[in-house]
Amino acid sequence: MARLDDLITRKGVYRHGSILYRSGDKFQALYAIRTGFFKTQILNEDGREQVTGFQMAGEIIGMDGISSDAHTCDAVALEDSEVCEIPFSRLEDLSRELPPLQRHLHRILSREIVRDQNIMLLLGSMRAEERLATFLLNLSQRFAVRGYSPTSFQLRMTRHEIGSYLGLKLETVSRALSHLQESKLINVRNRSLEILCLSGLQACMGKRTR
Amino acid sequence: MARLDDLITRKGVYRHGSILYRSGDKFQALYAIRTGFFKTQILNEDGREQVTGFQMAGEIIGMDGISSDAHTCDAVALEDSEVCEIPFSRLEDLSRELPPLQRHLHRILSREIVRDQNIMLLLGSMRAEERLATFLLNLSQRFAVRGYSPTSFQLRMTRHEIGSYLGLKLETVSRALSHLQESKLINVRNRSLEILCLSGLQACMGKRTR
DNA sequence: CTTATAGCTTGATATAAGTCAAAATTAACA
DNA sequence: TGTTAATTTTGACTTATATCAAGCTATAAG
Repeated sequence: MARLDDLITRKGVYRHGSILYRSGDKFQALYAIRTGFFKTQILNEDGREQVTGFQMAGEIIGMDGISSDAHTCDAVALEDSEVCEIPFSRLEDLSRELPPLQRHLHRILSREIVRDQNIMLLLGSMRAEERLATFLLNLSQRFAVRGYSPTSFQLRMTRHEIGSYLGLKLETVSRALSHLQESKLINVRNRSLEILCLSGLQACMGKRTR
Repeated sequence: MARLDDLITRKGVYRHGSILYRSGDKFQALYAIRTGFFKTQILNEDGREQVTGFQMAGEIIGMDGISSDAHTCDAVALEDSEVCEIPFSRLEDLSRELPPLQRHLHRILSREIVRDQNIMLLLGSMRAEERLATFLLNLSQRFAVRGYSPTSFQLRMTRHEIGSYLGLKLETVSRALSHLQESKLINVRNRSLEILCLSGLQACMGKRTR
C-alpha cells in the first residue's frame, strides 16, 4: 500500500471545462478522480459525439488508452476537479510484484467492460423515459456509496450531455424529465434533482412497450 | 511461449446453438476461439436481450467475468466451434512473470473497452442503414485479417440477432439490407453476403441526416 | 421425400422520438 | 451589475423506425 502511494502523484486541479486528456494523446497513465466530476466522449470523423460516461470521485479513467498507447476519447472536467496520476508502466511493474494489486487492476478493467455492455443494453433496447430512469438511479446509487444523499443531488451535466450519453436529443431529455416530474417520481429544477420515489423509478425502468 | 502453451487446454467442440458459458456461471477462465463463431448477449430481468458482440476465430471471450468472479453474459456458438480454455488465475500467475504477456493481457482488456465504446457511438448516434454499413464493414475487415475474402462471406447470425446487436428490429435490418442492395452496394441472399462497393459502404457510414 | 418450423421479406399503419421554432430562465462575464 | 450567451422548456409538426400482418423460402426433422 505504501508502495502504491509512492506511485500515485497529485496531477493537480482541473477547472470546469478543462481537458484531462484528448483522443490521440499518448497514453501514459490512468487517473484517479479525487474530487469533482468528468465526462468522457468520443468524436467520430464527421463530428458526431457520444458521451461514453460520467465519472465521479473515487473512479478511475483512462483505460481506453492501454490498447493502442493512445487515448481514444476525451476526458473533460464538468466541475473543478482534483486528479491523481497513476503512471501505467509503473503500475504494471508493481502489479507483477503484488498479486492483490494485479487482481484489483484486472477487476477495474473488467468492470468497465461490464458497465459499457449495460449501456449497450440501455441504448439498444430501452425507450427514452426508461433510459432516463436508469441513468438517474445509477447516479443515485453512486452518490449513496460516497455518502451523499441518494435522493437529492445536482446534475453536473447539461441536457445535451445527458442526451448524448443516452442516445437522445436534449429536447427529449427535457420532456422525459418533465414527465417524470408530472408522475411525481422526481422533482427537477434545472440542475437540482430530487428523487421522490425510488421504487417508482425502478418500476419505470422495467416498463417496456416495445 | 512454451509456458503459455502449457496453460492453454483444448476445451472441446461446441455444436451450433450450444452454450460456452451463461450469465451467473462462476468465472474461471478466458476462452480463445480456435474455429467457429459465437455471439455474446445479456438478458435483463424482464427478458429483454442485447447481443453485445459476435466473436470469431482468434478472438478471446469471457473478460466480463473477471470483475465479479461470475459471467455477466451468455456465450452461444453460432456454428460448430472449437474453443481453448485459459484458466485465469494461472494466466495471472504467468503474466506476473512475463511482462510481455502481462502487457498483452492488458491490451486485450482495453481493446474490448474501446470496442464497446464504439458500439455505444453506433447505438447512440447512427441511423439504421449506417449501423448496418458499419457492421458489415467491421465483419469484412475481420474476415480479411483472417485471410478470408473481405467482400464475400456468410452471415452466421439471424436478422433478429443482427437487429439485437444494432438496436433495430429484424424487419428494419431486412429492409436496410434490401435498400443497400437496391443501391448496388451489396448483394445479399439469405445469409450469403457480397460487398460490391466497399467505398460506397464507407460513405454510407458517414452519412447522417440526423 | 414430405412436412413442419424457423427465418426472411415486404406492405400498411402507428408511434416514439426528432426537428424546428420561440420564449423563458439561468449562468457567464465585461 | 448590466448585458450577452448558453441552457432549458414547451409547442407544433415531421420522420424514422416499430408494429402488425401476410406470404414466401429455406432448413431441419421425421
